Amino acid sequence: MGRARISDVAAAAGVSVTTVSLVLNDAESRISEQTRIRVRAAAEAVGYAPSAVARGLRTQRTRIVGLLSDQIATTPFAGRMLAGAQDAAREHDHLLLFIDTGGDADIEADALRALAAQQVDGMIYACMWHRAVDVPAGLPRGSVLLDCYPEGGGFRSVVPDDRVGGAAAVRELLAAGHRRIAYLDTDDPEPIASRLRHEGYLEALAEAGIEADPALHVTGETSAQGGRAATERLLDLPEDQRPTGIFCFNDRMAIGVYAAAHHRGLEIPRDLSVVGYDDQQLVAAEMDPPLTTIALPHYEMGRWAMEVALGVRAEGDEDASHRMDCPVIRRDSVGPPPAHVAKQNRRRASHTTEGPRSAAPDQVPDVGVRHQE
Amino acid sequence: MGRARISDVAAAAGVSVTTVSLVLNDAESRISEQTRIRVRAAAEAVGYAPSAVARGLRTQRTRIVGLLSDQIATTPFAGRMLAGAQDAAREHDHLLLFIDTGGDADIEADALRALAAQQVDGMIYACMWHRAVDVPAGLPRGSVLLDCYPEGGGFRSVVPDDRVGGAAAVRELLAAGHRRIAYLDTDDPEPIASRLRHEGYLEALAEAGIEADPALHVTGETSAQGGRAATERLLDLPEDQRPTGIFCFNDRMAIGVYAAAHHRGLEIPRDLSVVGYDDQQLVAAEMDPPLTTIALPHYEMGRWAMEVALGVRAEGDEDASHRMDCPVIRRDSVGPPPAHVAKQNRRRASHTTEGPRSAAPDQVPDVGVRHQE
DNA sequence: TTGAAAGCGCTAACAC
DNA sequence: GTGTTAGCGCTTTCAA
Repeated sequence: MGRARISDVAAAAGVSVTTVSLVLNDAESRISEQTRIRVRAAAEAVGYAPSAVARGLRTQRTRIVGLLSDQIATTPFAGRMLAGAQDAAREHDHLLLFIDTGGDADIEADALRALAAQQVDGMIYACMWHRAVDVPAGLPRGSVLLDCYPEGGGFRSVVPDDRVGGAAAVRELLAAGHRRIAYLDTDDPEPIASRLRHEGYLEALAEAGIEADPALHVTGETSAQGGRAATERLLDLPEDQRPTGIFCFNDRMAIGVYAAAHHRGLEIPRDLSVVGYDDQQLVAAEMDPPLTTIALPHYEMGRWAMEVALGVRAEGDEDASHRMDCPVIRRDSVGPPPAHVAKQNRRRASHTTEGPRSAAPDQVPDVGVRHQE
Repeated sequence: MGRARISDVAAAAGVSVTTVSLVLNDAESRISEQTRIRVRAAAEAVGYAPSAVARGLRTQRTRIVGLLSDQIATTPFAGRMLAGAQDAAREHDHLLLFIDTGGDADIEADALRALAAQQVDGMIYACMWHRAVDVPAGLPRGSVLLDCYPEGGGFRSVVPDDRVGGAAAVRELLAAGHRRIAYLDTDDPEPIASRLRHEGYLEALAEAGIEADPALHVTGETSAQGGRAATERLLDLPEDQRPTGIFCFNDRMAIGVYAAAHHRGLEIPRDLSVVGYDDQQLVAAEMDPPLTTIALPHYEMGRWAMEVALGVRAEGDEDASHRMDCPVIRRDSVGPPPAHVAKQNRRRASHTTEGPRSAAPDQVPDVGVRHQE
């Protein structure tokens, strides 16, 4: 039957296309109610749906925003960013044109051209993980960066507040009474997140009046294996220098901490407390015991980026990164330090002896068996 | 400065817009080489990029395909589908309009309308996991279904070949010498995948002349906990009925198998072999030992769907689902059954002291430490 | 309160 | 070989 055009509706309603347009766009109220009803009925009858293409050409606004990503699509976190951006777009009647460039500069340039050709109303440049980027030439001004920030400034951007997140992780351990807290860091020099979380770690320690022990800052490959190896080194330390709590760069490394601990017959959190980072779905909650960790606000960052791109969220400062909270997800991998350690530390720690673990208001119901013993 | 239009290029080159259009679209070769060069230079000079909107209106082809998904974006597998679809689209100069409906029927209907209004050249309807769907009214004919198939037929679709995948998993165990093989199934009745993998399991056993023991088909919640609980039941079986190999509905449940095994002091794969399903990224490879599993061909399915939607892959039959191979990912969780079991099925004996690993041709270099002990 | 008509930027049939 | 021109389907100014 072919698409119905506005002229078909006009003919069916016995009015002009102007009237149809006015009615259907709810513009000016100058059209009589009677006519409006007739027009709407006609539109319904002929199954009319306005062509976004024609409208886009006429108005020079497409109600489409482009989302460019460097292999965002292949990480388990990407989905949440996309979902956040997508939801915000939908709420404001916009569509999302998604292009993953796989990090290839040529593809990226082509994608930028294609998006410009589509006359998108806005553009989001997203990264897989928090980092500084050299914004590609051709990224229209007014674009917003997601999970990365522009090396030279000039664009609005949103990133997780890794420093505060790192501090929160460490405070979680401090609150449980730990004094000797290690930071199990990635050995990859690139992630800005690594540096920021470390800053947070130092900050939280300082706040608690604890001097950071360089021996407790260890690094390893960003994987379970890497986490395990680094943990071995930590556990090889003389007993009085050994950490009672470990803050890990991410959940994968925390998996390695669990492994190393079990290997030595240590139980979590009885003998060792651990806090991860990322709240990796289908992983952190399934560990045994479920891992206390810091969540990356991917969904919220996606929303933020879209809202700013759409202009529905005022964000005056073009040059500052918006830092977004990383919430603590309390599960069961943090408890008080072992009693003998607490004593040995001359009871400087002021933890309660009351509960087996720190206050965990939003703790998930726990059947007590998880994937490790 | 505003966008350059085709007339600007024409003026700059001193030719008509027709000529510009012809040259830039590489249409007919009737334009002289000299003119072509002049036009291209002019286009370059004024920074001309044709408006896809205007072109779309004129040609009634947008070179955009819509991808509608039910919360595809929030699973760790979704990214690979998206990446496959996206890559195929890019290779054929198409863009991808992505909408995640979160499974909400109203949003879905709106999305369908929006995509139609955009005059997309094709549409893909994607699911998070392999299932049968009631295709929403309004899904244009010619659309293709991804990771699901239409309840009533009428659309092309691509799904993983879970039956063959299940059989492959079991054959992996059979090849290592196992005879008593359990299927650790999900207790969720919906997934068609569960049924198909079970069929594959039965098929592989039959092929090997083994009669399936109903006691070895156990179910549990689709999680590490569920896998662990179900495994306990399996290990509680009298020794001569106990499985030496377990095929799991998915990797998460396999995590539970590891946990239950360790709880009883069993070592994988020395005392128990296990095969998972999904090849969940950042999980399967990080287990200790790394998990042998069956991969879901998400990327390939995404590509296939896009290629069919674009018509670059002929797929005559509108009513048959295309089943796509699920490759075996060999890692280290499969070995021969314990010697005493192989020799004699009813012998209470201590484990072999050596515990040789199975031949694992493409085994990853293994430092021997993973996240469990 | 309604309608006529001028484009938005492009492609392509047709004319030269 | 190259140019003129008529739309694609819509919004919106201006006139009635």
